[in-house]
Amino acid sequence: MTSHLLPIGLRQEFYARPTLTVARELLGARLVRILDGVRLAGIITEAEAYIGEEDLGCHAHAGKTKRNAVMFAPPGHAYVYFTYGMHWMLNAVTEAEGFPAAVLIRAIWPVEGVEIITARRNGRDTGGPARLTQALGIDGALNGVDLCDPATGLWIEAGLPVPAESVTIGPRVGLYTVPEPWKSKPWRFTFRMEELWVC
DNA sequence: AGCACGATGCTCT
DNA sequence: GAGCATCGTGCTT
Repeated sequence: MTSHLLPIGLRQEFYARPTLTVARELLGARLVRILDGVRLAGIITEAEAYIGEEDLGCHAHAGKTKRNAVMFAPPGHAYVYFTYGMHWMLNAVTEAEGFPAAVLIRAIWPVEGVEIITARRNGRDTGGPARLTQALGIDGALNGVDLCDPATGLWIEAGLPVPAESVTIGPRVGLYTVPEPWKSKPWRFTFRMEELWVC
């Protein structure tokens, strides 16, 4: 297969929209990672929106810092940060440049390079924001890369259509000390691959 | 199947 | 020095 026939990664315009829209539409999309020259991919099954300095659950709530600077970058860039002393988290930056917002990719269903992914995970699940980055070899070296440039080895492609009735919407995970109303904003989107297949 | 807890290091006050 | 947008283990029901 020649390269011009390969699926094209989602363009910057996809990300340059309201974060809730992007988060919802990333469900079913295909997260692609070229690792050691091998293509690995998974369908995104869970995503959360973090929206601006007003959102007290968002890293940008106290303004721009060294860590969150990429959230202020143009849409379509990867914000990858380190937490809990051992975990990397992958976000896709959204909205206009200068407005800090992003979608946290929280789970994937492996569809390409499944054997490699399974081996990298030691046979364990790939659902979970730190699990998928470990599965796909995503770490701080990818912070700030352009998801619309295939040369980075990390991008998102169009994938499966996920009907509205399959989507579950609820509060974001892990915001234990974040005050209301931000703690309970229904900005988490999920669906189950198993349910999609039954139809 | 669910809950408690320890691991482990970076970021910002 | 406190607090993490978490995970895996081990123990209890």
